[in-house]
Amino acid sequence: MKEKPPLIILTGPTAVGKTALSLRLADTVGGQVVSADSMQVYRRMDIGTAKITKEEMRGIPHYLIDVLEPEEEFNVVRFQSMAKEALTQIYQEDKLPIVVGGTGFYIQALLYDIDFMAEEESTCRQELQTLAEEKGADYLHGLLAEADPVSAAAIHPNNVKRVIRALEFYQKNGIPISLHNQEQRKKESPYNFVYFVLNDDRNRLYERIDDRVELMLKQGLVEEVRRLKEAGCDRDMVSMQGLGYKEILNYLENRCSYEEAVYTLKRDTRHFAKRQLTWFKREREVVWLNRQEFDSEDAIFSYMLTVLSEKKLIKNLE
RNA sequence: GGAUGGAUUCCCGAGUGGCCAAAGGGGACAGACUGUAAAUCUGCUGCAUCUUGCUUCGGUGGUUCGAAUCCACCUCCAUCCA
Repeated sequence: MKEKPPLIILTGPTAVGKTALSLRLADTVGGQVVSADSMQVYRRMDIGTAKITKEEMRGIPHYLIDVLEPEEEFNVVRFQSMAKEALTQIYQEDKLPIVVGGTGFYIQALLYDIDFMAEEESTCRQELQTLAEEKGADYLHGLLAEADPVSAAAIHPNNVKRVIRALEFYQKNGIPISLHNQEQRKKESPYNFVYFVLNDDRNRLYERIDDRVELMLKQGLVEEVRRLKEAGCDRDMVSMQGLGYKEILNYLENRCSYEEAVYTLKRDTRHFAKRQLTWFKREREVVWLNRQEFDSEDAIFSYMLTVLSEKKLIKNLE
C-alpha cells in the first residue's frame, strides 16, 4: 500500500498570529508554505490582507501569494488546482508542505480533494440572478424544490447565492447537488495530515483584530484602496469584497464617513473570525492550539512538534 | 431659582390603561456552508424546575379589577428663561 503524502495545516481565525508561527515551523521542519487565503493571492493588496512581506519570508518558498491581479476571479476550484500543483512541486523537492491561511472552505477542498465536477462557463448563473431579482427569492427557491427537494429543504430561501448554485449545478450536471455533496462528504483525506487550529480567548482575539485594523490604517490602507480604485477596481470584483477593501471603498465613494467605515471594518472582521471558528469546530480531526492554555508561544510550538512526530510527519524532535 | 421635554430590557429606540418580557434596529452569542467563502445565509438574546411560574420599563408612594403607560413627590439628564 502506498504511503499517504504528508501535509501540515496551520489555520485559525484572522489575526491570531498564524504567519509568525508558520515561519518558525517551516524553518524547523524544512517546510514550504502554501497559502490558503482567498485574498492574499492578489497582487497590490498587501496592507488590507496583512500579507507576509518578502523579507519576512526569509527565503522560504510561499505558494499562492501574489499570483493574481485584483481584476481576476478566484474561487475554490481555482485554489484547489493551484494548490495541488504547489504540493506536487514541494514533494518533488522533498520538502514538507504547510498549508497556512484562514479560508476553511479552501482547506477542506484541498484536504479531502473534493470533486467539484468540470463545468463549462455559461450565463445561467446570471440568468438565475436576474430571475431572483424579478420574481423574488421564494420563487427561485420554489424552482429548486422541484428540481432538488433535498437541497431546497437544506438551503434557506433567503440564501439566494446558494439557491442559485444548487440550481445551476442541477442544470449543468443533471443530478442534484445534494446527492453529489453527500458522496463527497464520505471521502477520506488522501494525505497524512495534521490540522492545527490556532485560537485565543475571544476577547483577546477581538482586541488583536481592533489593533490590526488600526495598524492597517496607519500603514496606509486608505491609500492602497484608492490606488486600486483609480486602477479601475470596483465593488463587483471578488477581490474588492475582501474585508478592508469593501469598507474603505464605501468611504472613498462617499457612501459613509471614515469613522463609519472603520467601525464597520472592525465589526465585520470580528464577525468573520467568528464564522471561521464555527467552521473549524465542525471539521473533523482538528488539533486545537488555544493560546490561553499554553504558557508561551514556545510551549505551543513544542507541542506542535510533538504532535507532528506522533503522526510521523517529522522524524525526530530537533 | 423658574419653564418645558426626557429617563424603557447590553446599546439605540417604539410603546401612552389589559392583546407587553415589551415593536424595530444594533451589538453579543450560536449555527449553516462542497465553484463568489474576507462571500452568502439562519437562529437566539430578563430569570427559572421554560407549553407554566417569577422579576423588569429612573426611585418611592398612590389611583385602578389591572399601570412601562394615569397622579404625587424625589433623583438625574437636556434645552430655554432668570
